[in-house]
Amino acid sequence: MAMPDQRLPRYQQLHDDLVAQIGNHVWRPGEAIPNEAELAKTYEVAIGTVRKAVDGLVAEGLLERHHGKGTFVRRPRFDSSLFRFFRFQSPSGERRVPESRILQREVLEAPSAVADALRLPVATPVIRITRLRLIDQNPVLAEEIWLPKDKFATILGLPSEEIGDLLYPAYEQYCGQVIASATETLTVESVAGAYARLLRLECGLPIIVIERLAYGFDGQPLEWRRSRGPADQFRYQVDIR
Amino acid sequence: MAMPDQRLPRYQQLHDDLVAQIGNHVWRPGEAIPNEAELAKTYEVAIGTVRKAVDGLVAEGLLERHHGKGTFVRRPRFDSSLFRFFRFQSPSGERRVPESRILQREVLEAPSAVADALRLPVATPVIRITRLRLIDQNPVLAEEIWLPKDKFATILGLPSEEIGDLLYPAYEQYCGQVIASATETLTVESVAGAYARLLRLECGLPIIVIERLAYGFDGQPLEWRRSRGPADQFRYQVDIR
DNA sequence: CAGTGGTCTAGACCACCCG
DNA sequence: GGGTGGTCTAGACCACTGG
Repeated sequence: MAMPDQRLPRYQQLHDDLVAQIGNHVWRPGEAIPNEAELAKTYEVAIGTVRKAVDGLVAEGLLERHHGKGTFVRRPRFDSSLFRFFRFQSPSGERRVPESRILQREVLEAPSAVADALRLPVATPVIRITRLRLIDQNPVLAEEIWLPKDKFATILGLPSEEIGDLLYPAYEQYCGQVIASATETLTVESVAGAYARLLRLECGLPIIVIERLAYGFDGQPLEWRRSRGPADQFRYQVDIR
Repeated sequence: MAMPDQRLPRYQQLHDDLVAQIGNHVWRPGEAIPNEAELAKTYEVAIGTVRKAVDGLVAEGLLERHHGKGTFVRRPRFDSSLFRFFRFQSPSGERRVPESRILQREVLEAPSAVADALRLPVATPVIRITRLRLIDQNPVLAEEIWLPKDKFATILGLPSEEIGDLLYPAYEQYCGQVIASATETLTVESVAGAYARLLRLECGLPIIVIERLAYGFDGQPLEWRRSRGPADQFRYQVDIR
């Protein structure tokens, strides 16, 4: 473990050290970390200081406390609780995870817009994934996804069946990268060309465009994606604060 | 002040009591609350317990701590920091608060959809405000806003100039109601009829529809609004987590 | 300088979970 | 019952703010 900055408060040093250990999979998601008394002893701090550090990690969603049982590394869930973005309205109206069809995976030199977003030098190798998402065989979203190659190289060789319908669990499982937060920007455009064909829409019909920049726990951008879907069946819900 | 539930932790009782006092404007936004030692003495708890209660209020955005100065009731700001929703792109691209033109204020019996959203009995008196928002004289948003009459009656008689371009500060100043959180749902429709005229659009052009349900600190719904604007100049940004 | 919040301690006791 | 986290205390010392 790296030498922490002695000028920082001890609870902050402990916090950072625990983040690092969670990131290095010292404890796997779902496992318990040592109990508070033990942490206090090994780090030579009072138990109140341990609690303050753990409080922060719980607030950030890295840990879960369970009274009487222990403190556990949290397994992020992007489909239901965290990312409840889209409500693809099936005929009956319930929310569904769309099927995912990967069309292409390739390695490119980062175009300047992508390099800017991911905070990489221009022409750094990046992975570009194109993907079609469907509900009941009907295309609802066409996506292009950009990832830094050095962190996500293992996703390149993976069979599509291994990846499944959700990318973020795959990032976690196969690349050790956890998405913790994101920023989305929505605009409306008219569809044309390749996207009209993919989404089976007439040229000129309105589509919604969603750009997402997703970050890891350390605040580093990990993924940039742009998704397009027919505007007429679009529904997007957000909670503010 | 009401008798708090003795079964709750003392920091929680203190927390709730401070919420009530802030809600009753015992201290006005921007003012300092008593210092920690004083609170500890008057509530007969240890200073660490006071800190835990205040920690919660800071996390909820009700208070702000300033090291060496004191702890202050926070003045919510909906234009810049909290509600950074719309980026009306002026030619130069900067974000602007659109001008607000109130078209109508009337009292109605709540239609069932509105009563449901605001959790009121059907046919409860509600206020309906219609409003046009413009940038450089161009309409960017047509809004209808529904409020429970019992809480917002004072807004009815207010001159438009007193209300200004933002409603939430007016709710706070004239009705004593503070908006703390909201849920927004976005969809896309084709414009027709009255909205086409208001927004000066041809019938059939796509518009964005934003439904917002806004809540007070106690979680009670206070306002329901539906806003419509031309889709082509629409841009919406959200931070997730 | 005095007053404020920020950190940290060492320990007590309570409430929950599970064998 | 033994182990866990949750609450609470009483106080020390530090760091920032402002007159």
